[in-house]
Amino acid sequence: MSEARSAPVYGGESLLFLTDEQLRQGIEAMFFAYRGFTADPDRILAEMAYGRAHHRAIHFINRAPGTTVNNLLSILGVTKQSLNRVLRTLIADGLVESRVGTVDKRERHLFLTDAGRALETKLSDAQRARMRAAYKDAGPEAVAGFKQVLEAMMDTSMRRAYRNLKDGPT
Amino acid sequence: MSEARSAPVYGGESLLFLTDEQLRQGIEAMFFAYRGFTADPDRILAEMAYGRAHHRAIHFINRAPGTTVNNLLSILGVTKQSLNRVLRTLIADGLVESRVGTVDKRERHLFLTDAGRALETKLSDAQRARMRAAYKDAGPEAVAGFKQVLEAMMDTSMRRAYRNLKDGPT
DNA sequence: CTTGGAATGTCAACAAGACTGACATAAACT
DNA sequence: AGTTTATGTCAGTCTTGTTGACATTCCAAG
Repeated sequence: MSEARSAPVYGGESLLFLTDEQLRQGIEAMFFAYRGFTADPDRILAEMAYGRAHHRAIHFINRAPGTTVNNLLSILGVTKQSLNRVLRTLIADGLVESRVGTVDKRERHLFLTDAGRALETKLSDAQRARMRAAYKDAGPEAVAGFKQVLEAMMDTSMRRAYRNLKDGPT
Repeated sequence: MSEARSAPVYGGESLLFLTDEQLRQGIEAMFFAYRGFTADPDRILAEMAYGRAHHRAIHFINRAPGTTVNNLLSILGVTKQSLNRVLRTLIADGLVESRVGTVDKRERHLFLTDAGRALETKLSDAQRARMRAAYKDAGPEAVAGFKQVLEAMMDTSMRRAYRNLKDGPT
């Protein structure tokens, strides 16, 4: 389990970056950074009785307009009942529109209204501002490494979802 | 707000990595990766009627044995009522010990019991295993960039807490 | 064509864990 | 002596996750 706990072995390159100490630093960095990552949108959402779940739904509906509830479900990784509650309030508040599918009437296709898009922009502007500052601070090479490690950390199914969003479905 | 949305300006180096598209990828990467990051401990915790909140408390008590409630509070960023509920169950279950301070008797110093340490090891072994795989996959330079960006993403107060844990309080 | 199962989505009820507010106690500081 | 600090507790609310039950629609096997 903890082969890296003992003295690291030197081969072609140093394995010092795999020590438990280095791993623990990464774990704590993820914890603290995620707090910062969500802080700005959270502040905006709190003013309007919404939560992080609403933000996530809005984000991914904006990314893939017309997506179905089921599709969104697999991306967000929550139960359909949980998502449904969030969607219900967003629809009631006129931020999201739900259209019955034309080919399969069981499906609902989701779209942001103008108001929904406005909120999305407000939230993602705040989140991007922090991200941009962090990117700028760290530089392009660090950013490349950042994404590489994050991608390696994902579950396989999530990595697929991530790449689909990134490159578009093949 | 979105100066990077228009065509990037080339100076000494490319600013392509600051486009909104690149930022959005980073945002989504954080989202999906954090899910993976917590997935393994979450599975273990679910078996024993504990949650992520218990994990966080156990982690930081292990990192800084003898820490006070107030100290833990500022690291975790939750209210004392919320933390107290978690600590109460951990103490009742014999995973955490709370000792009245010797110099300042108002303070409670928190320690893991043997059972607490055992659970901590189990949880962090699971989390480290995934982290190690990701590190190995991405390589040492990517890991350096990963940490750099995460650190830049933190709130100032959290960055201080993170560095204190990393290097020890100066 | 009908019927039964699968897929999709909705409603209701409950639990965890966050929050605020109010209050109690003990110890330390001024 | 009076104020501040550290901690704990009770009560109530909110978000967001869960499971269970159910309605609608589609599709395919009989």
